[in-house]
Amino acid sequence: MKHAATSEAFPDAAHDHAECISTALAAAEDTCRREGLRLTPIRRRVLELVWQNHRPVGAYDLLDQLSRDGKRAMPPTVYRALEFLQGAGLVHRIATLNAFVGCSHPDHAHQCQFLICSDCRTVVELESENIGRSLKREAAALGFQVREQSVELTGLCPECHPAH
Amino acid sequence: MKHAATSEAFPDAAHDHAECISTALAAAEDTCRREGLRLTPIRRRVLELVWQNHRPVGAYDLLDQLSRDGKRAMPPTVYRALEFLQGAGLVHRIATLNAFVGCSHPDHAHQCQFLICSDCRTVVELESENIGRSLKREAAALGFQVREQSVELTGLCPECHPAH
DNA sequence: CAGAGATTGGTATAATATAACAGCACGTCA
DNA sequence: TGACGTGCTGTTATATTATACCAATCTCTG
Repeated sequence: MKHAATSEAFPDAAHDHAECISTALAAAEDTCRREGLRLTPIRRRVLELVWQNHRPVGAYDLLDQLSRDGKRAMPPTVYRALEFLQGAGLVHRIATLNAFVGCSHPDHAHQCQFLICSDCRTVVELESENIGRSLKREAAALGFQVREQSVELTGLCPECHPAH
Repeated sequence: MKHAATSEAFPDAAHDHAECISTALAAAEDTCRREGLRLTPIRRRVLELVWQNHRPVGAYDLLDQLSRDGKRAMPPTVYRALEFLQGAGLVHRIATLNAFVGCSHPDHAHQCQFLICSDCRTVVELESENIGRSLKREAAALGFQVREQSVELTGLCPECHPAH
């Protein structure tokens, strides 16, 4: 049994992958149309693969998966696609894992924080204004002007920790 | 002219390097003696180099600097030393830079946050209980139990931003 | 259609990190 | 004393992640 609070943030293992992939892709199409960005076939495919994995996935894993489509892909292909997707706010890079995840809130610009389960590797994207503000405030107190934040919390998700 | 608040956190370019290195090394000796850890010559030397740079420094830069001592060092040598130093809380790894900095508060265990100037590459280590608590609280609200935090804020330090 | 700019393909290589095994130093315990 | 265990170092090799660079192609716009 799980709290109501967790059921939204941490996806059920049995949730409908196919649907969340197609939702993400549809959202991406929208975003790109709105912003005048080109979601080309490769970029779309990479985004699809990122969501298919539904956990942080390395560039070279994506590369392997891309290559299974038929034609062998090279590293720059996937890195370029990822760079575009990050720029468009459709994908985030997890620095502590050298890996990428689909953005859960692609519809608007935001600074976010990640909860990374070290057991099942699930990642949840938090979007706490509160944390963002605290960080900026503490930095500003030292005269530091924040441009980017990378906040990655590693630990155990509700499904994986002993209390469960 | 600079605020009082910044003078402690962000080291003056003209501050006495030699002293801050020797202070750090003395603190490291203490810590290791207290914890029963062995600060061997290599480990001590790597720590010294980290402090000499006094900004985040890559493992391969350290390797080059080590090699200038006479005998050519190999990657595992420096990575092992860094691993030890991290374990001992004497050095932190900056995930967004794949680089290492000396820990400013090696005398006690702590979770910390980094302010990274994208212009001059200076890094300041914040140790905000406040932020640590907020992060844990927000995570706990989703049933997530935090074990490690990586908080890295990139932006402009007081010396480098336009307002200065 | 011509030209500019964006996108892709491909080669090569850079930069970061670890696996695996051999040898040595040092303490300890029979 | 000496045999063993443990931890540290040396060394080779390789894995993993990421980018520089140039050529070819596509797409949009005027």
